[in-house]
Amino acid sequence: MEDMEALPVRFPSRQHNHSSCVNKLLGDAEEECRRQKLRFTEHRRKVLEIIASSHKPLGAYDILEKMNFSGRRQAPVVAYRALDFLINLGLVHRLNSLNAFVACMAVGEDHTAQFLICRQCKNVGELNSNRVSERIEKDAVEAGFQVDQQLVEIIGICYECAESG
Amino acid sequence: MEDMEALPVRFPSRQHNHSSCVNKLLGDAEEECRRQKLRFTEHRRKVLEIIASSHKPLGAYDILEKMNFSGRRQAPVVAYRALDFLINLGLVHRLNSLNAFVACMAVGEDHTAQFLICRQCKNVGELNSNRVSERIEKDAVEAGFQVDQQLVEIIGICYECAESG
DNA sequence: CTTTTAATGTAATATCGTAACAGTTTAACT
DNA sequence: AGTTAAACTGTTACGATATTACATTAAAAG
Repeated sequence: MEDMEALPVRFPSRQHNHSSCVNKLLGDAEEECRRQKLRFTEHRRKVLEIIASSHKPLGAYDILEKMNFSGRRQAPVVAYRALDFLINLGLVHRLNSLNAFVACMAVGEDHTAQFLICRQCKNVGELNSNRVSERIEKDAVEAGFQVDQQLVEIIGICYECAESG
Repeated sequence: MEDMEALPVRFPSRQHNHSSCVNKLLGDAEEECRRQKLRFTEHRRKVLEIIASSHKPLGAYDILEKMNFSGRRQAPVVAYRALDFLINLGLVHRLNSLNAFVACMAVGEDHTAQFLICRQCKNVGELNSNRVSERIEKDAVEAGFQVDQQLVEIIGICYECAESG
């Protein structure tokens, strides 16, 4: 018998307004940093803002380019340091198949991120299916493997692109 | 009720003898190339042999170093061209989280490769669970996403490393 | 107010991957 | 066999991604 609970999928629709979710994410970040006594510095805020403002994955050097707020060109390591911080906090995810980064769409919710990557519009969604993560966990354990981390990236065509041909 | 069919997991044990599986893979490659009327050239054979001789993933430049059979240092593109060919044939897989390559352990069998990557011994196994791939497919489709390709990499500790502390 | 920890600035370099194009080999077809 | 088309190779150059190392500054803890 099939488990029919709704899947917690997050795929950005085309007319989706970013600014509100950017603000939410910045708020979440501030709160989380306060809670964990971590510093939410200018670089970190800026990088999170840049990533959150795009539902398309951004490369580290794309981010770097958008960081020229003082006219100065930053060194790559500046972006990578901020990214590491945000990833550890669970606010940003890395897409290994693209060498790129996206904002988390389910901050605070306990989830193993599974990514839906549309190869046409390049938007990325999160399919956070417990059924998938539990299936992976169980089968890995059954094979004698102790799982620390699951990396799941699904390449294909999103609903809106399929509709519009 | 749980489906209890045996999982087709392939994890190389420590005392596993490579040479026989290297030979098998080279044979499979030859046969497959004959069948598809493709050329199994020296570079391609050499790269496959190098990858198959290691159950630890190898980077493109590691492979390149081992290709110096004529004393000449090959250009990177030589390795990448052979790798592309072997990947298209399904004889080699790419691990996106490591920028590295491993030999396929289930040549010819229809499978969506899921990788078990031991972060201690660095060995890589294939967990080719249809239950996992079908679960991913179903849940993605339910979320309105049309799947072309699944990339699943599972990081953790293998059975042998867990045993030996 | 000083000690210690965390973050930043900066330069250099390592690692990974591709583009472009000329030359050569192989397969296919008269 | 000789010709043509396709595939493969050699070579150079370059682009893209990521890290190391170390000196300096800012913030938090005592």
